[in-house]
Amino acid sequence: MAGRSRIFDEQRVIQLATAVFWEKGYEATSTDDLQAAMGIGKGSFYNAFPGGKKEVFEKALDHFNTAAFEQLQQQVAVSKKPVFAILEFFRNIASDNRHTHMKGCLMGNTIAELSNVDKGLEQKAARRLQQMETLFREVITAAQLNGDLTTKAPADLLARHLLNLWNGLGITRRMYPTQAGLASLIEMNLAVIS
Amino acid sequence: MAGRSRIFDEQRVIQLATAVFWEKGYEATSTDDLQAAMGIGKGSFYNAFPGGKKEVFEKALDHFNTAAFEQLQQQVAVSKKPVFAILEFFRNIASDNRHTHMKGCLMGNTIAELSNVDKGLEQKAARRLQQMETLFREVITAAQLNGDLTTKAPADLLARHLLNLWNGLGITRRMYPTQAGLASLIEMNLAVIS
DNA sequence: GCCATTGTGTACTATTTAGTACAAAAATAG
DNA sequence: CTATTTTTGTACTAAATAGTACACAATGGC
Repeated sequence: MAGRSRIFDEQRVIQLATAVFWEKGYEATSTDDLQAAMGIGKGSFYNAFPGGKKEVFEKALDHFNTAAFEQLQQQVAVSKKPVFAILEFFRNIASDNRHTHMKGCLMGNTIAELSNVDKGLEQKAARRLQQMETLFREVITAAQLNGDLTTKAPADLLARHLLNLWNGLGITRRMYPTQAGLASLIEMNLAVIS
Repeated sequence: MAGRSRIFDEQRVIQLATAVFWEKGYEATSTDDLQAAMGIGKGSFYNAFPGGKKEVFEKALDHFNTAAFEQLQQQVAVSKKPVFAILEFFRNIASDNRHTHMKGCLMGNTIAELSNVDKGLEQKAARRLQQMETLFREVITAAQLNGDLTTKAPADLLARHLLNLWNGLGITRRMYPTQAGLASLIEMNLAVIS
């Protein structure tokens, strides 16, 4: 296993690429944009990612994670009342800064842009959102059993509702990228889960 | 005012172009795609639309209208209880066919794809959605006054909720493009308006 | 009918972008 | 140390795409 070793860390440059994709979308991002953001040249780029832009984007979708969502998973794992962690997760969206609002959700953006252009990429994004929905469903189910939630509506439906709230906010927050424009909207939608 | 007359109808070819943009998005659509769909050559294309793809897209956004939304406006105008027309509008979404689901909302798609790429186009799309929100708000306000709606929540907030429901469905319906996956979700969200 | 004017098709140019080729650089196993 | 392997930078090629130039076609006013 001789040979020169990589000058860059793959996970790190994927994250740098992710930032560009999240900001500009898939089609508007060129391979040159990626190489510049990653800080590597064509040689390294195609050597490490023979599939070019598409392969980098697939890895970006696969490894994508935000601090907010990691904190949610963390809280769900340790909290006595994990549903409240979900409510907090949504409430916190309203106080994100303008720049964060304007990027929306990378997975939602991908579905919006590519659903009739690249089925594979769309489905990868959809699966990530479904993982989120599954987390919601499991937590809601448990909360209904232990009495933290009193609503009788099926957990599937409530989870689907939170997914749809998330998807909607990915667009609505860009139309109204302020705390005032979003907080009461989020509160009203969380009231459905009660 | 002499000179050869147009071989095509401008409104008609804009509609043909709109179908391509709605299906593939802005960046993935080439000027050749547009010319092919519109059935005109480069000469006519750049003569009629000197701004190229961007000008065509602007006109597509400006003139965009779906049968469903036109019917909503029509019903709102003539109905004794216009709020119910809005509820119907949302309920009908669930029974759209798969192909319709998979296109989502052209305005939402545009915001998702272009919010950090072309501010002008994003804002044009946002304004169209705000027109829809305004319609919701006006109808809800009237319904609260005449007693068709009993909820005390502010009309602004309820309208914002419907906008956000619409924005969410633009993504969620592509993850679950079936009647079963959407009907109860929509019903649950309409129950907030009651 | 004639001519000024506008529209159309085609050939062409320019530019951007993706991707390849390959020689030099660097690293490690032995 | 050195032979081998892998990475890297750069120069290059190929292809897609946007846009222009312009000759010719069609139209309507006079």
